Amino acid sequence: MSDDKDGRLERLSGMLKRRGFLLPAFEIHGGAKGLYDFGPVGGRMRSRINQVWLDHWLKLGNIVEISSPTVTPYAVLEASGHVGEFSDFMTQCLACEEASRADTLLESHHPNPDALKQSELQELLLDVKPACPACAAHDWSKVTAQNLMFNTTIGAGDSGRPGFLRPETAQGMFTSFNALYRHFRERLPFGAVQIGKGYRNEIAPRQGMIRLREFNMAELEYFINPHIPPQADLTSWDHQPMMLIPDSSSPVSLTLADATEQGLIRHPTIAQFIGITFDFLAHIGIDTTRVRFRQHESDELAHYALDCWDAEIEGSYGWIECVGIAHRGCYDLESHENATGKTLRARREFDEPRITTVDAWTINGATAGPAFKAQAGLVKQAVEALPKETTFPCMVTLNDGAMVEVGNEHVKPNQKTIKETGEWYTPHVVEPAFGIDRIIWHVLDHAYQEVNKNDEIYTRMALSDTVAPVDFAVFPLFEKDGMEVQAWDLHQQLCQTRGIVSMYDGSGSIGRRYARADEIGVPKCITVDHQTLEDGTVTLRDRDTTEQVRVSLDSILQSS
RNA sequence: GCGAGCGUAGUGUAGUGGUUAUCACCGAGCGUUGCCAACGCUUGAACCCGGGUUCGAGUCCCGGCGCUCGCACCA
Repeated sequence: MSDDKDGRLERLSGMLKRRGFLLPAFEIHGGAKGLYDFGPVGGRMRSRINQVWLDHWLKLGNIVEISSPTVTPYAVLEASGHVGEFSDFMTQCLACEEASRADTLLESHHPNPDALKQSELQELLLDVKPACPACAAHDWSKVTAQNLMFNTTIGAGDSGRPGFLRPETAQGMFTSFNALYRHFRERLPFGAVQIGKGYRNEIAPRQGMIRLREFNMAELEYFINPHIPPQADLTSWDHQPMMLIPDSSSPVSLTLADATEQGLIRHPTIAQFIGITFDFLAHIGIDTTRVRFRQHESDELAHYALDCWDAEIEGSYGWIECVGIAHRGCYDLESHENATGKTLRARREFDEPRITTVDAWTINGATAGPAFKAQAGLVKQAVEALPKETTFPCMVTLNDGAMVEVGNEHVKPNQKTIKETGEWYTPHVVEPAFGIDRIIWHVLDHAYQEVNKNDEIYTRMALSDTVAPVDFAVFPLFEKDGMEVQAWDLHQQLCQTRGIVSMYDGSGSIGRRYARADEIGVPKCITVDHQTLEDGTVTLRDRDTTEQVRVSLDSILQSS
């Protein structure tokens, strides 16, 4: 897939390492596959992209930011389905140390061992004691979950309990649902975002930043009421057709409103989030002509998803999935509710109260209780199901099949009016999940420009101002005659301005310093020269045009 | 995980089993220079790790780690 005939990708990777954007982690110890450092330049860029991402979603007005632990108890990820979907259960032969998959060993003893939980596999394994395929012994170690999630133990020794490093941030939002619900005064829709690390013990990390074992992710869980007809304002994208690849049909260029109207996008909130994702990518400098949205085929959908669209970005590795926007239905909240017995629901009020009137029979506890003893509950159920015309005494069939005679003294008329003003329901969730590292890669890839200058390759990172790691580079024309003092002073003042990063560089020729700044994408270079000492003006150079204007020091400090 | 190729300063590289490991860019210092990778001098920096063969290993052999590619895997 990677196409690097002219060596551009190699030169880009080399530059990113040399200039401190991205470096293989722990390199002095031999390195570690799938783990990267953001260096002195890349670290700043990453935090800027995170901030822009946050701002984009907070604009919706009903979004909060939370942060939950990466260390996650076993039970949480079992409830979410990740233990089943993400792990293989391993056991080790105590005689020869050969590791085997527990479910494979038990294949002839269970119709579908793959679907068993860890405890069930453990039990069955102890029960069956299958022979080791390697040495035919029958002693097996405890069953452990292994594979795509990083195992860990929470706590020490015997009191430790199993856990994982999270494979996604989403579960933290689901387990916090009740706190979020109260925070938003019990009104949907609302959402929670989280930016943080996720972990997957990939079998074979590849392609640099594309498949990592520890990665930065940014996710929104947006909770909506499925009983309200979905709507979203898509008009801001009416003049911006998107490249869409719907499930099992060919690519089309359509506005989000049209695609939703035609039913290609199955939910308007998904369409809205596709739009916001597009805007975000554009804002951080992704070339939007190289962005497309692809709908998952039905057999490709994750175990929880009803509909899913990926944002794919084209770069040096081809088209890469960088964002997934999934309609998860009520899957997650229900799963955690089932696992814990805690209620994870929202209340909706009916337009009109629903009034049910009952006019029939019920039991008279004072007499039926002593008469039917343990059966009294079943008798009550049966009697309440009888029509009003019933006359007593009569024979009544209970739910357990028994027949009892119920007398007049055991019953009394049951007349009541039940008024229900609303009901509890499980909200649905729409989740945009961003792979920040993959996005950063493509920002760098799209910004990297090689231009011919005096028959040499001149490198410039045309980074958007919003994500550039350094805002200003300040140079004294020469480090003498007081120019170095003025320049250093300006640099200091810029650094003390909120949100501004400045870099001082006084070594080498002025041209060399411009080149160094261009290579890491500094948008503006400021040069202090002799004239500065006389009239307080400096030259301000634009990275992309290389044009210079002479402006006063004060105007720079005021505008920044 | 399997197979193939590769691993030398920050980057890119040269290197018949035998010097003080080559070259360029790069970084730092000094000087020169009135604004786009300029010049001069000085200087910094490397054989992935561990075993083995050998009088002697960057070079040959084995193992590990890492990188690239293919196959497998990939909510």
